[in-house]
Amino acid sequence: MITIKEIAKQLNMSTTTVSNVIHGKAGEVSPDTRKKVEEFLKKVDYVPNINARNLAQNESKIIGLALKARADKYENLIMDPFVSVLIGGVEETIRNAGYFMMLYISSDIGEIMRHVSTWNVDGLILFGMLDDDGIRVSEKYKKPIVCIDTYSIEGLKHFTNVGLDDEQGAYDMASYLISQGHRKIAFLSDNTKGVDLARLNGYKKALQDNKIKFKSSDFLQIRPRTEDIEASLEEICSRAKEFTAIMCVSDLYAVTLMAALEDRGISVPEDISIVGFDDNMLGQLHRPALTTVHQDVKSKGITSADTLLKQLSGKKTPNQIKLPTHLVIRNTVRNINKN
Amino acid sequence: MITIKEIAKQLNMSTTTVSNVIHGKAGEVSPDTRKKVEEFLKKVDYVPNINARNLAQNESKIIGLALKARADKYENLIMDPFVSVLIGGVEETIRNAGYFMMLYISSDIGEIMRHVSTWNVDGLILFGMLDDDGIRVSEKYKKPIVCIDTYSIEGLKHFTNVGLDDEQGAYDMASYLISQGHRKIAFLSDNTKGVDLARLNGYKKALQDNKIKFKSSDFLQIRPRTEDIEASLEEICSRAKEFTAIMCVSDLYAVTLMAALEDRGISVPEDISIVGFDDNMLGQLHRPALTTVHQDVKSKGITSADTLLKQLSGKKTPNQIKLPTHLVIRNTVRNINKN
DNA sequence: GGCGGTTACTTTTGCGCATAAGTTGTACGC
DNA sequence: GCGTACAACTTATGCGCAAAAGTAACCGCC
Repeated sequence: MITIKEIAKQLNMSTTTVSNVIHGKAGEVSPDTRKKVEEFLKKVDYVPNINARNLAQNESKIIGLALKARADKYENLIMDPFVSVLIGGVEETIRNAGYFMMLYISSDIGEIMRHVSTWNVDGLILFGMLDDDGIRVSEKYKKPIVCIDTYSIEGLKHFTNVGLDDEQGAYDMASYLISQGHRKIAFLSDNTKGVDLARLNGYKKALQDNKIKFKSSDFLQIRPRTEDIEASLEEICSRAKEFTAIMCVSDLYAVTLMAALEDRGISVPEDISIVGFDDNMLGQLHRPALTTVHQDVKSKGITSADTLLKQLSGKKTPNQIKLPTHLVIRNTVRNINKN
Repeated sequence: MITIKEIAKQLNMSTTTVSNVIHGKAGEVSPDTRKKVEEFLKKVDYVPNINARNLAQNESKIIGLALKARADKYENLIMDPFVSVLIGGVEETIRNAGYFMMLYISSDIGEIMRHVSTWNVDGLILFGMLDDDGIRVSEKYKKPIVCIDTYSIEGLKHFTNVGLDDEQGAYDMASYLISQGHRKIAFLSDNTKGVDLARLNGYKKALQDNKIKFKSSDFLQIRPRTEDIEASLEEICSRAKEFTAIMCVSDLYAVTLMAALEDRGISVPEDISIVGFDDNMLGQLHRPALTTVHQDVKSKGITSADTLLKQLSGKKTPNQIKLPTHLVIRNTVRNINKN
């Protein structure tokens, strides 16, 4: 690895001159010298030592992407196919802007923060953080942060959240189910916080607007831990006949549920209609193909990265960015109007 | 961010003493002093500035994970659910060893190498690289490299490849199909290089060992680009009746194919048997559940990282590490013996 | 013809850390 | 009571870079 010093020596000039050429400072170096240096740089294939540069400039050109991984297989965010698409969107965007991405996967927010401090990361994108975590992070960390799909941060100043209009998406889906004649619609999820809550609210609102009463028994809770999943699915399937449709909080759950139903001889959409949310490969490749709410995961990644980049260049960004969704009607919903 | 210098000043001692405590150099600092420093460090929540440390030590504690992303949706490696699992395995392992992971996703190997040089990355894990790329990389890069699923590197010295015993896995699967009475077995893939070639060879070997002749028309080529995929699938489905079984090079293709077959009224496994390779969520959640060859992707990630770590500590590692596979018999193969 | 301004440089400093080299003080052996 | 050994420090140096401060030459101008 050749250094500026060595180049300066070989070219018989000072390191500052070389450095100035590298940084394109016009007017501070004569065209002749510039050309000479540039050619030499190319010849020796010079690459700067980032550690030295960062040390001198007190910046890092690193953006941290922290994924909060949970302990268990089904709970583990990283399992979902869409995570890698999201990562890809972020990486591409920041790389094009001259930044690098450091990836942390951890369930320990404290550990993540230590890394962040050590590396003097310029900014952070947080994904999969639960409510309190995001807030705790903010207290220690004075640099730009963008959260993805974190609802709890409204009102906090130096945050921007990039998410979906989950409530609207769920509202649209529930309305669609109702338009197809469904009245007994369950909502399946594993919790009632954040994104899940927003989707639940959208669903409830659609019921209400159509004068359908929501009962707490309409909420089906799936327990995604490996040791619980089977019992949980059994329980849900045994209650399937109470409903004409189940609205799942994600495609992953929708497809998991459909497999469980099929294993018990319950046909989709003949016996029951199932819908998801996300529109990922799982639902696209399932037969019957899953009716779901589409979100563009890659642009979610890109938007998050763009937003962070904006903050890094000193611009203000809104507290909430809600990306649109749209319905994708495929084949897991039966029209029961003519019954 | 508090520095060693500042700590030393406040504690009224030299930076070297503080540094020695941080590095746990026993015998060079008295227990009293040590304790005093340690308490202070904890109190102020000291984190070292990695740029300064790396600059002083000429190392980076960074491991690069480079994914070669291809241009198109279906071709894009990052789409496959198992990629994020692999990333997770690598990240966890190196983090536990005190390293950090820098992720590059790029189709431009030159760009990746520039990053690698700039950051003075200690080691590299390459995934999804085609044959030549890996070799080109090696010429420029003198540090430890671990390739994942790259077959072309045999014989090259400072490489280790971590992969599967693909040939054996495919051999086992083809043998199983034959044991179920199948004689007209197609092999579906998008290329005949690297991993795909090894799997193809295993399949051919099993045919040969069972005195079944392989014809070149038994190789079904899927063209995964968005603009080709439909036509490609149509073509393959139209030839389905020529075979009793199709062995797909991946679960992704197997599930994609099954969806296409179903759309054309061809039932699996009644009309044709389909098997995959990888054992990911796609096949697990499909109904009928996919018979496939299992690979443990997470341990592939862990093994790759472990191997690199070994190299970093100066140990020799073998040129090839082949992880075992095993058959997972589910419901997409029909036993046609009693016909 | 001395002075401000500009161009094209060079010298110097310091970022935060690790470490080689140097400095005390003290215990111990003979 | 003198040399040696060692423990427990401190001082000084340099990693590669950016940038502030310094220098020297030249040009124009009243």
